Amino acid sequence: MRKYVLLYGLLGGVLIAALKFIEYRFLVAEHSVEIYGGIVAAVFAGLGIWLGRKLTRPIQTVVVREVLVDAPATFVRDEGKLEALGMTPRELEILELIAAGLSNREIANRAHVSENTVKTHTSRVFDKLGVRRRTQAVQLGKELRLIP
Amino acid sequence: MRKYVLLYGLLGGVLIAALKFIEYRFLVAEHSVEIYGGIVAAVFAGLGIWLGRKLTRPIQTVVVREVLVDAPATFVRDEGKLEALGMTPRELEILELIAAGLSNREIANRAHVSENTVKTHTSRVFDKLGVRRRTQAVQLGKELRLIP
DNA sequence: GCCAAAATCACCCGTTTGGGGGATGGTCGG
DNA sequence: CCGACCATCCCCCAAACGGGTGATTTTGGC
Repeated sequence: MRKYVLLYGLLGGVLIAALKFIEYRFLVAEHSVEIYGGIVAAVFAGLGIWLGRKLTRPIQTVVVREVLVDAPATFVRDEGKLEALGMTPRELEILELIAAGLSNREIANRAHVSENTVKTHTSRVFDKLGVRRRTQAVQLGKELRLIP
Repeated sequence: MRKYVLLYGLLGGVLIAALKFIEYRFLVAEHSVEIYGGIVAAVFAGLGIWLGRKLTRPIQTVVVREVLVDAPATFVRDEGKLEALGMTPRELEILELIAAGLSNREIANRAHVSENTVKTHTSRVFDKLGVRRRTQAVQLGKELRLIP
């Protein structure tokens, strides 16, 4: 900021000096004051424009362009629906294993329970989800955000 | 910043008024040209500054903001994998219906073919996917982006 | 027009799944 | 302590599913 002001003054001085020491005498003859004033006016108007642009920081309009970015597929279980359906932890666990494509036998092995137990759980899950097949259960479970 | 410009103009006006209305004509008599030039310079500089501000078109800064958006469910089928697996259109269709939780009978009705045909298709799908159960087929199908 | 791939259908047989029922033990809150 | 809830297990039976094999018809490309 300060340097612009100094520059401004300097240029003004130079201009005045130039006017004084060069063609001053010829021009001054007839319309000296008008011409002098005109030149000064023009030069300082230009300077002012320049200064005005320099001194004022540009008016900045911030245009926010929103770019849609795929969310990192963050799975959050809908505990509310779980509650509403009365789904127990064990049942949810079995539903997940069903969704993983395991058979009742495989689920039994993995969960360290008997196949009959798994069948009981799956039956309850189907009841609570209101479905009749495991593929339906998986589909609905994902829709309801019970399982990823 | 704007208030400085206004102050500037105001002071200029006050100065001119002071020069005009008080008895400084004596001084003016001697250094008339310089003072006239100075006044003109000041006024036009002010004008220039004002003009400069007006002329400066607002700069638009584009701020790109990334907004996380729930996955827009943009499903694009992996045709490459379909090709690689030798999956036929009909088989893919049946896989989709399986994923929808339909039984073979329901699929048969919807696709207007016999249940046996559906079974044949599902068998082939299972072969090509290397799975043995429909839940596995659904799971793998989604993983491989064959179905939504 | 022929060939290959795809789609269609059928039958048999074994496995898996799903729908009933019933039973026992554990935990927790009123 | 009792009842509600959960988890566990059992049996039976029917339906659905999956594997194997074979066959016919459609369809698309050369």
